[in-house]
Amino acid sequence: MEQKVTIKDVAELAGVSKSTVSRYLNNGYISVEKQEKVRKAIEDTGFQSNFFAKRLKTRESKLIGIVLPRMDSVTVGKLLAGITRVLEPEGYQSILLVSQLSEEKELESMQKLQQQGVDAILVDSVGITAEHVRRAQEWSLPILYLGQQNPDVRCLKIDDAAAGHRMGVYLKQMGHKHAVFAGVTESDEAVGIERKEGFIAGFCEGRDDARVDFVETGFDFLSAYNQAEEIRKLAPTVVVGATDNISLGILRYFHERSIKVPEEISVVGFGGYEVGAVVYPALTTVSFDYELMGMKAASYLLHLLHQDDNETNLDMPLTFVERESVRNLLEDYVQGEAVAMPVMA
Amino acid sequence: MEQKVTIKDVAELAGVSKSTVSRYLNNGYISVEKQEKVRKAIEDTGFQSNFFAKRLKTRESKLIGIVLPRMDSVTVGKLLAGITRVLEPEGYQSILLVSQLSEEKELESMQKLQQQGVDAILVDSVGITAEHVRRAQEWSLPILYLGQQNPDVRCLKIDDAAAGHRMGVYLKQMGHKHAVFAGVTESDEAVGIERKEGFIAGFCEGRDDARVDFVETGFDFLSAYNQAEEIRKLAPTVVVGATDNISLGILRYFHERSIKVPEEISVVGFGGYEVGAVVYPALTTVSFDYELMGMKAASYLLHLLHQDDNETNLDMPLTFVERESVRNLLEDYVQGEAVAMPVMA
DNA sequence: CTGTTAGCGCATTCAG
DNA sequence: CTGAATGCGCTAACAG
Repeated sequence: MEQKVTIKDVAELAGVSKSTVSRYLNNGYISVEKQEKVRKAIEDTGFQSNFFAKRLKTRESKLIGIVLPRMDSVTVGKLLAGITRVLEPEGYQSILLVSQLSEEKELESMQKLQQQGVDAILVDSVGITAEHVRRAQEWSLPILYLGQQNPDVRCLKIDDAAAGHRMGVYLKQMGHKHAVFAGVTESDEAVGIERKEGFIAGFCEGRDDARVDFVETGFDFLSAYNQAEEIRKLAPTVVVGATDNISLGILRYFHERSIKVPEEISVVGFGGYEVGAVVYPALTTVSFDYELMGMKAASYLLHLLHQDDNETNLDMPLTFVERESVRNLLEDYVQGEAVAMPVMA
Repeated sequence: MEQKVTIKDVAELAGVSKSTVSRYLNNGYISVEKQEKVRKAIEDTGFQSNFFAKRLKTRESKLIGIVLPRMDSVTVGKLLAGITRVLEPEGYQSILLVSQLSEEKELESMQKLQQQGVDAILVDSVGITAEHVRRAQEWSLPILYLGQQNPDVRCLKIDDAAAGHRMGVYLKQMGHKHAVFAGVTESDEAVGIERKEGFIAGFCEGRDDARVDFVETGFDFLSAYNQAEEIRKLAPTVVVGATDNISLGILRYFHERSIKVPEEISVVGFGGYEVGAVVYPALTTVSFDYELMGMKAASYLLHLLHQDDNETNLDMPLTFVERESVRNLLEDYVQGEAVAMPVMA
């Protein structure tokens, strides 16, 4: 509705041709005098170039499409923060679509974005299907997947197996022999399978007396809380939540039953959310840097856009965060109840 | 790069004119036979209409610009979820920009979006300045502000004063007389001033023996945690965190010092984050439904877009969530230490 | 109901 | 260095 002043108006006011104005706008050659005239005309008219007309010509939108599984999670927030942080300075903006954890909606969203003329697509995928692969090839625009792994498409992912392994080894070193892995559906390859398998490998390797039971929960506190009873019945020395949220729900359950953590049972998680540090006992966890992941993803996309597909460093570092929720079974003493160690820093 | 097949190609293949194809695409009149021909031609060519060309004509982008103060917060996630939930079914998509809590960047972002041709702008503002007002008037596109209040622009906001008041009254009823309000900078009008003033009003009204001290913190756990020492020195019977995060940080501090909540001191917050239910004691709080807020904001915007500026119901309901972190000073008994009441539901 | 004719606003040849 | 001319792909009158 607004957009009345066009390049033509500016040209007339400045007493030059439209092309001259266009050149002024696009770093073309233009004499100093006219340069000034045009500058002033633009200022006077309050001219703003029409986005669509420009894009129609240049075939470049400076728009990156992002498909997210859900919005209401800290993880996703961090990720977006990272992405934005590198995209924005480059003049790119993001269009956001939410797949609601559905593969179908995910594909649909990608379709929409592609149709919309975005320059590239970033998908925090819930699962890479054959169709995903097909599209990635068919469409000529760069597509980058996060969260899941697949050899046939470009992807960037936390090493869930390594994270699980690391935790497994740690708990083994702390003398634990019987763990319950409170995990999510196996349809989530990364979290549901790799993380778990990695854990089992780390926890069991090199010994025969280790045991890992599995209990399935959802991704949220509540569903974990509701499964806690079943977990407790298995009487492990440690509960491994596939995500920090799961562990938090379990911690709450134990608290309500006055079961002391870590004295009676240990609990660990994955994710490294800040809240893990404020609950008590503070949660020992493997921390992922989602913001960094977002930044790397965005950088990679930028590279692809500039044609240089040389692999940048795509390693996603993991940090082991040892806090208060694990008991060392190999030491004689039992940690004091209300641990007074500040862990907020 | 891709986009080779245009409406023209389809027209040729179907043996009709471009306009006919265009009509087919836009619900114009077209005979059944040609309809079928065109349908097939589109399918064969895999035609997709060019977004930019279309927008250039129609002057409608179906894009809503959203400016957010930050991304890494649960609040914002919920809000976005709500917005998306109503925008998406209507065929609108969102472009996201982050202001990083800076007024300047906020204005800048709005400018970019407007230039980009979005149909409307939604701003979760950090503070509405004169410049904001000016632009809202100058640009003809609908702009809706969230989070802050201003008589001269359209806005949608939680009633922070009411929320604060509600909490104040509750604590008064529980027999508390000395509170410390752990709040944020007053440059945040809504949270820094209204919420606090509302609280003070509710807490003090109708009596002379009430006292409220103020301690300033940031928005995050850690800065609250770091101020906790100072708060404790004031020796109140209850600490009122301006947000749940603040309260969580304080709760952690008390835990580390083995100060029993709520037996020795009570703690409350605002926001109603889920984590408030998993910590112990579970946090008593005034809950805001950010997702609902997002939905209302989006609906309102849609109304504006369709010209009917009749006020829809813009009340943002508050919910008082009474959990475990407040001691009733008027009753004789002291609540048991490890409360076994399930509060997760 | 359908084809023809015009632009939307801009970038980009191509001659000057 | 600059202006005139051309068309990106699509929609919207306009006459059939």
